[in-house]
Amino acid sequence: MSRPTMETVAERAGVSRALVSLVMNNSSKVSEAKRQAVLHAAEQLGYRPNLHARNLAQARTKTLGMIINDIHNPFFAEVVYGVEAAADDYGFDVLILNGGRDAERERRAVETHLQFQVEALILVGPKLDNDDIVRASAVVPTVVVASGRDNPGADTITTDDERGAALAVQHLVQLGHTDIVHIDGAANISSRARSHGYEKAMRSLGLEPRTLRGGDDEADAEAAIVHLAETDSMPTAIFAFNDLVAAGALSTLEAAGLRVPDDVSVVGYDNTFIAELNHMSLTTVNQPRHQMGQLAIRTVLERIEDDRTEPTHIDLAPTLSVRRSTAPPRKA
Amino acid sequence: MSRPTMETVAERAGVSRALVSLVMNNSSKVSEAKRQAVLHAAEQLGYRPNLHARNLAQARTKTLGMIINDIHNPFFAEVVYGVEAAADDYGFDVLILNGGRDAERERRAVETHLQFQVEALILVGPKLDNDDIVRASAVVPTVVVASGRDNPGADTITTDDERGAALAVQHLVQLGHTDIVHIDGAANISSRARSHGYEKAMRSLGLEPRTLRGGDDEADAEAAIVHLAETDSMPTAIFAFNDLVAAGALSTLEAAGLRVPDDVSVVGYDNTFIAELNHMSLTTVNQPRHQMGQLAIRTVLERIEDDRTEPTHIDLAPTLSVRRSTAPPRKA
DNA sequence: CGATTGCGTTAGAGCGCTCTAAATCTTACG
DNA sequence: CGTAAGATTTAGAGCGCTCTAACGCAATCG
Repeated sequence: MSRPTMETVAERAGVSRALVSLVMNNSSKVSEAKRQAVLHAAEQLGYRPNLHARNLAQARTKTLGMIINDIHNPFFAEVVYGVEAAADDYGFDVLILNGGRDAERERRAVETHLQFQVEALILVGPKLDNDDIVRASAVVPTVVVASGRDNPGADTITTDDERGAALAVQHLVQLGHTDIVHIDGAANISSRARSHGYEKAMRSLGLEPRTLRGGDDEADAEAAIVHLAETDSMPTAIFAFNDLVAAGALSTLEAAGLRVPDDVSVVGYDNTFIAELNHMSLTTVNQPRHQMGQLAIRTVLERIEDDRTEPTHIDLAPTLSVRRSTAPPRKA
Repeated sequence: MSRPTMETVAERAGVSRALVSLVMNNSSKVSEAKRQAVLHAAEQLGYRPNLHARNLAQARTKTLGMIINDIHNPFFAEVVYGVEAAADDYGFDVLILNGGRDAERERRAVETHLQFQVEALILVGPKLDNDDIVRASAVVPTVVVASGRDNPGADTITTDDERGAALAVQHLVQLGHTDIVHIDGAANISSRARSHGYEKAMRSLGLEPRTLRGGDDEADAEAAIVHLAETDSMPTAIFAFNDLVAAGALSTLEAAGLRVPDDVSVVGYDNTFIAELNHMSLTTVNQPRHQMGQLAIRTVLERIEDDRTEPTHIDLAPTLSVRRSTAPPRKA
């Protein structure tokens, strides 16, 4: 009834348990004859090694724990692919747990991972506060991906949000815009850096920044746009905190009878799935998410294998994906 | 250096290892004094039970393995939330592995899960063929979510695609449409049922079905729409295989100078994230994804706990989410 | 031809935990 | 005060695997 063990296979193949173990880990010092016998017996019995037993005996798991802020969000999915690809190269399994946009759930997920004896923790856009992160990284190497670099407790992989904002501004200015409004991310973690980058870039180009309070979804954009329309202070271009806010801007502008990009240009941030849709076709700031995932693994493995101890903070350069939501301003 | 074990905690608290075990499983037959002593010692040492050891000793893991077709796809995310919520209720952990839209990767993921001794497998939209699924379910209870019901080997949770298609047709007909074209899903798993439902519904309403070959992304829609435009046979309404195809239809129609819904109404399928975006605002067929996830867990637990043995096939009723991409046809 | 080498194989301890059966300690009662 | 019943606690085996040390055996060598 219950699953076959090494013992069972050994008996069947007429060898010792240890020999079966060697075969399973394809050791080179096993005669071809016995190897075949063992493999054959294993096959017949449908034998499958018990990872728990192995992990216990080896005192290591070759497993990494990843926690994703929100499995809904396609932004993170790309990071996951990067992580998986790199982990695969190094022969590690990656266990994924969903944070569900909730710090408490993330905390439980960390706990679960630790109990599973993962060798490192990869936190993608965590909601956790710095204390929690420091606590986790005291137990196991921990890297934070895409979540500001104010997490001194752990290694971090980020992109330079200030620079990303500057890219957006420069693009719009090159097209000829001078009246550019920013709808910010309110309390969101990267909001500060993006607003700051926007303001700095504007000033350095001799333009007056104008920042409105936004948020992280469509409704947040709506309020801001309605305000601009009502106060008759519509700019020729809008730089939104992220793609979803940009999408909200698109539909609200349209509802107000304004055309994008003819009347108003719109730039998003993150280059998510929605920016790519032809019907949206958003110009947006791109973060090298796949690469971020790969670097996360590499960073964490340096700690495991080469036992590095000084913290690493990698800050990558974003790029701009130009699409059809931006164009030169209508001539005055 | 290495992590504290039960032995360590026991020593520190001046009790036996067994007693620590009882406390950790909060058994009722432990005196309050000792319980406190143990908890305190554990706290101080930063003790964390080793799940591998526990699983090995208990010969069960209270862990379920889930494989998601593609972590990019927000359609599946909702199912994940349903699964997690239900699993949580029953005290099971859920390990997620990403299939990456690739049968081979899924096969490896199944293997990994089995080696982790998961007590059941939840396959969400698997690419695996029926043989693989049968093979897996011979080892461990397996449920397939959202992937046609031609998987006799395992339990399945699906929605009735034929009925969903009929809902779309009925809605359009009620609005007054009679010329309704379907862009199908080509080789996609649910394509057959949806097309069939469309055709049946059309005929039963005395209308002539017209099905074009599509696919599962924006580009696939484009070809079909261009064909309709070129042959001057543009209908007043289009029912697309899924939301992404509908999105492609939207942008291609627009590029052809046609307005949605004024000139052409568009209906999607799946009620994904993109259908909800204000700028798209797609009328679409909704599958109760959260509920599907919950039912998956319940189904699988019935096998584990109540050892049910006859296969279950649950087929849920879809609903229609009406948004702004559909309207009565322009009067002729 | 006995000693040495090296390859292939195996015995057996141990990983950290649970669980059963037995030991110990209390408390209650005649 | 002795003892049975009940409440706590513990010893020790065992979960399936890896790993070290040692073993048997054939080939090699002086």
